[in-house]
Amino acid sequence: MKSTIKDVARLANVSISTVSRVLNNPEIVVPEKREKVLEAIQRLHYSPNALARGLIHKRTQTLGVLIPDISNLFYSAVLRGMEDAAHRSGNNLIICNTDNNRERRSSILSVLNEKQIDGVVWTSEPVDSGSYELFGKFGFPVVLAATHSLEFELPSVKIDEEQAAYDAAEYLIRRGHTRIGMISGPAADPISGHPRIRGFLRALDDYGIEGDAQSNIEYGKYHFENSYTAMSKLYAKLPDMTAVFASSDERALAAISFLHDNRIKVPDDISVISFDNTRMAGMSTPRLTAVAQPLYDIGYLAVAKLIGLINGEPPQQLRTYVAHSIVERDSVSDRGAGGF
Amino acid sequence: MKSTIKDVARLANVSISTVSRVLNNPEIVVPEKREKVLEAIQRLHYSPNALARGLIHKRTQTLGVLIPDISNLFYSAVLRGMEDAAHRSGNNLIICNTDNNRERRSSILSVLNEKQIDGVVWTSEPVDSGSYELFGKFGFPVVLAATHSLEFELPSVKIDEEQAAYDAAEYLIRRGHTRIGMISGPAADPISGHPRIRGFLRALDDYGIEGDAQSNIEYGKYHFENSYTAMSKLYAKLPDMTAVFASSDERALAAISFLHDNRIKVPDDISVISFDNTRMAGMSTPRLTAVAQPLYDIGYLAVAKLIGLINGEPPQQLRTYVAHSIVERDSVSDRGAGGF
DNA sequence: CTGAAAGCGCTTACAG
DNA sequence: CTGAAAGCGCTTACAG
Repeated sequence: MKSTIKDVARLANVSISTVSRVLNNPEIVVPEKREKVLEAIQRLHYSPNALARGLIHKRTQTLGVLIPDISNLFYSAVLRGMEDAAHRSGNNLIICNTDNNRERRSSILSVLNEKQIDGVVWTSEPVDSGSYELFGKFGFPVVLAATHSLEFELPSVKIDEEQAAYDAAEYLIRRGHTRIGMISGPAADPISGHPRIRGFLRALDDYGIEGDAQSNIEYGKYHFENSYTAMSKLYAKLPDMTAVFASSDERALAAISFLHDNRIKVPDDISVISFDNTRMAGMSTPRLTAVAQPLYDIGYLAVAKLIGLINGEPPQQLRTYVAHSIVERDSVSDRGAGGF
Repeated sequence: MKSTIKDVARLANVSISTVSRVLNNPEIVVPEKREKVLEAIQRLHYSPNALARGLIHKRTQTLGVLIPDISNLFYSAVLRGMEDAAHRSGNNLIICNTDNNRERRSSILSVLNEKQIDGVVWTSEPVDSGSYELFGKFGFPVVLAATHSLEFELPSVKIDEEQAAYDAAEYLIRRGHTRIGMISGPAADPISGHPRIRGFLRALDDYGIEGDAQSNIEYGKYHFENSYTAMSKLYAKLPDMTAVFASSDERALAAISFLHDNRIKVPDDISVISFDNTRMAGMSTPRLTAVAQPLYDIGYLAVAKLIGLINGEPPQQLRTYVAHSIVERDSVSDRGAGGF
């Protein structure tokens, strides 16, 4: 039913080699035949089978992406950048959710390998050694997006988490806040956990503000509910705080919800600075002042880098750190800057 | 470098047919040889090439999905359901953003066709006749998710938009509201536009409340900014309204932002009911009371349906309408029910 | 410039 | 039960 190169050859009265040539190297075949072939292609609605091509070229123009959960705004923003970069270079993306599950990840890698994808972008998760071994075994290039690995020599693109967290805290301090709490992800998380905690604490320290992981920080998993609880605990142990650094937009929204439910005004009573700057940050009440990660760019650059590797271009730099920034909106108030 | 079935055959001292059999039909080969083959497979890290297989079987276990913009919470929630359904049945998804662009859509369909995908799920956009022709030309099955077509005989899964909008309005009315505005998407939109407007107006009418498209509705494109403006216009022309029906979460958040910026309290002064119930709905301040679309299920069911078609199962029903519901949270207040 | 042939990595009748 | 052969739909040297 689907017509093949043979059908076209027959109809145009040429060999399949010639058909192949007008497809890949038109200028090399005489105009007369070329026309006939083109016509036959039209008539038969012929389009080449990418599987057959892939088999020969050992290239599928398809990339695999592993991502914890697409239904999350953070990841889907990164993904959008990947998609655009892929589309621009004639590639497609097979997207797989990992749910942060080790086994699922390795089974995904195997399937992607069987499908002969040209490379993989590994998003937002630390690389376990099992997966790293698979990379070697399968032999496709891998780029890390919104994560990196110090243990393995893997190209990556992300922001400098610690500095970004530092900047968030400093932003608050410069606006006169000295009692500052933090809602963090799990301390064990090598991306959104301890680097941000370290940055936060370092800022307090640099500005001579007393505070430590024990008394200034509460931990919540990623989700809203956990963070709401974390905020309530934080408020209980730091009742006189005037500002909170929430290490994700979702945590910031949870913090605001808690404060609102307890008739504490944001930012009048307590300021909140967020992290990530997903689209939600501009849609909340009040709008979130946030450390912005260039989510789209991270995704875009990661696949651009991957495609470079696939094309055998010499790698520019192994670990790329992109710039973050602070987007000022309405969730932080000025305390009458305390002399800094 | 990647080992092939030949390498395995050589190492195990059997023919490639036998290797193929232990892969696909192990019980048919004698244990002794089977073991040798299995061992060789291990040693060589062999895994079959899905392209070669696909070429023969005319099946790639890969589905294409067209979606306007993955970085949107609505779509990404639907996508998550698709992903899970695909994964469960051993399929992968190639995801392509259309940006609601006709040309991009047809170029995507062509590429997917060349890659021999087994079917396509078309998400959330009306089907133009050009695309419909392509479906026929390419000959793969298509299922529509979160959209449908009355013009073409295409399987689909979505909610009943009109009834859902009706229910939203009725919900407000039953709580004593009689001056109700609506923030709608473009009236021309066959999914999120006129069906919801019609449902809204029909409810007003059924309950004997005066109102019409002219004076009770403002239109904004999907995005936050437009809707904020729409809300300001709506408020200007309907200053005594006590409730708003926003036809998406993003519109509801925009409405709330506008109201907040103008010191109008939600829900005390004006209630807001939303539509969609994406994850944001539970994270805002106040939390959104919303008509919930079963986003995940829509995606899940759409690919389940597609896989059924691919497997040649008799189609159950062409157009599936899934149930919506109303999730009560904090953005609607009771007006002391007006006798209904 | 063009065709016949070999080959990409598999599966599947067909003999035996 | 198993191997040789044909074939899936292409591309690419190799002759001519």
